[in-house]
Amino acid sequence: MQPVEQPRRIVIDYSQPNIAKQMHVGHLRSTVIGDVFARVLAFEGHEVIRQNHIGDWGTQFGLLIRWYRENPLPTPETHADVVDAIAADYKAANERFQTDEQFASEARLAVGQLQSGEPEARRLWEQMCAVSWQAFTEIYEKLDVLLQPADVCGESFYNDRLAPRVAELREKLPPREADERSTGSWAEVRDDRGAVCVFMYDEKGEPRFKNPDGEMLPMIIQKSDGAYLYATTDLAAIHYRIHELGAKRVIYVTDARQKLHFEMFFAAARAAGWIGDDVTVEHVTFGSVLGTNRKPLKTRAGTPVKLRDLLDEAEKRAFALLEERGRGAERPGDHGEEGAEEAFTLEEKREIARRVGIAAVKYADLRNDRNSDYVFSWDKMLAFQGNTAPYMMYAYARIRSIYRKAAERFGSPDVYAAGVTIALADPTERAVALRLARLREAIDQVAAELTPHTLCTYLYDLATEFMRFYESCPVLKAPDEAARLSRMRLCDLTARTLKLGLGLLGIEVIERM
RNA sequence: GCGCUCGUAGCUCAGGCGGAUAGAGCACCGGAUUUCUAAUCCGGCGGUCGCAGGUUCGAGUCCUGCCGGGCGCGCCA
Repeated sequence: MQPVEQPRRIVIDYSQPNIAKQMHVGHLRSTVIGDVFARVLAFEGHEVIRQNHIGDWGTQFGLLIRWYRENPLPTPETHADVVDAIAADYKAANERFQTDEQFASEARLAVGQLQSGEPEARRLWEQMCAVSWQAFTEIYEKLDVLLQPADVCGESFYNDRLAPRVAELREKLPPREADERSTGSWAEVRDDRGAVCVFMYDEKGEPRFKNPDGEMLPMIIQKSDGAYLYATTDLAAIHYRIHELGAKRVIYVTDARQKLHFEMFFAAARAAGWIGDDVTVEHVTFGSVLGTNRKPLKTRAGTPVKLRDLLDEAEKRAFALLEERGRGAERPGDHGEEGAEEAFTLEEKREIARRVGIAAVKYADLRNDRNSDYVFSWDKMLAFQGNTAPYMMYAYARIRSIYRKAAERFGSPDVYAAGVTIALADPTERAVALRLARLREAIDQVAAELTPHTLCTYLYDLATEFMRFYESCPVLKAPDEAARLSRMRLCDLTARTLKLGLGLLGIEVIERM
């Protein structure tokens, strides 16, 4: 496939876990969806820069640093789940913060020490980051996403870029007199109730954002105590990405609840002239993962579901399904002289379960319009019918099975002859061929509209149409050699399309299942 | 209150920048296996596309209003 004619440098901000906190299903969506964009846009020939904007900065670290000055920092040797241990310590530290005035003031002091680079504070912070990052890495590897340590560019990175940006905004967006307020939408920076605020107006000169009382809602970029907020960090980040990384397209993958925040800081950045005419910025939103009770997914205890536990269970359930089916396949009647394939070894079964389980979770997250909430259901995502990962992986595995048998029977190392003319005699053959021809269209749509589910739909349609073809047109026992070669070619193209398409969704196919 | 988002078959969802009889999966009923993996396939059942107006030759799709659900709205992220 040809790369796009005009490659752009594209920054994709996704995943964004928080140091000292567990990754949960909320991070799953951002990670899985953002990864698709990274793969699809890179495939189309763009220069993709992944940015993992991790939460590694802020007042909560003051608490933890103060705490670990007199308590041991959890390590992998002492705790099975280090992140859990730190989170528990945070809770304890927070309780003490509420009751112990001296502890509280020392915690506040520690925030400043961290920012100014005091060695001890810095060391404790780095250790917390290191163990948290290790936990994230394990999940990324399990999930098979592209994110690497080098993609991390968290909140702390922007620490010394915050003050300059606030100063720049003050300079570029000075308060206006009443008679200067006529032309177009505009913004101004001024202090309000002790905080530094950006006030934004629309084309009619009306406040662009309002609070519940109908009053103007500014965006606070520096608190009355002088501290900065996430709005400030996001402003610094967008400036960095456009002006230092040279991004022409910036894509943020976060949940839909942050939409107002994004509208505000995009508007402010635009007013300041930071987003040029040749640059597009997009906030890619997504809905929540719900439990069967239609409320955001939680454990029975009411805590968020840990991503690690969720992925472990996916593998476990996939393995159980494989075992279930494995018993059926070992029926005495299933022997067969040449056709029957060997049973799976335990190791193979584990590998299949791993891939199917993870694929099922990822695919379930991608298959629906990303803006809608979806109900998390093991039964549905692991089902072999319908728009699921196992169904499509099975379609692929069936084709590969044909390939192996063909190689066996016809003794050719390459049974897919490239130059073969494809004859579309049967309606099912025609349907498959027509669908194959629309691959580029499907990929382009994801690149343009950032909708992974449209690629899912395409692949599901292809798999469905292939299954029909498979049922009604014998390949190895085709009426003549020309038909056989034609059908082999159709199989090959379908397999390669499924592998490519699923690969762009971050899903690995398997040869047998 | 304002804003965003959603409302399509009993359930879960596609389709939505206008185009012909609105499509899948599940569930339910009935079929297909001496033949390439039945983890599959085929058939049947099932929808006034939330409601009401409007634009149009033509509206599930665009506009307005209303109803219902979810989310958000100054010093958290």
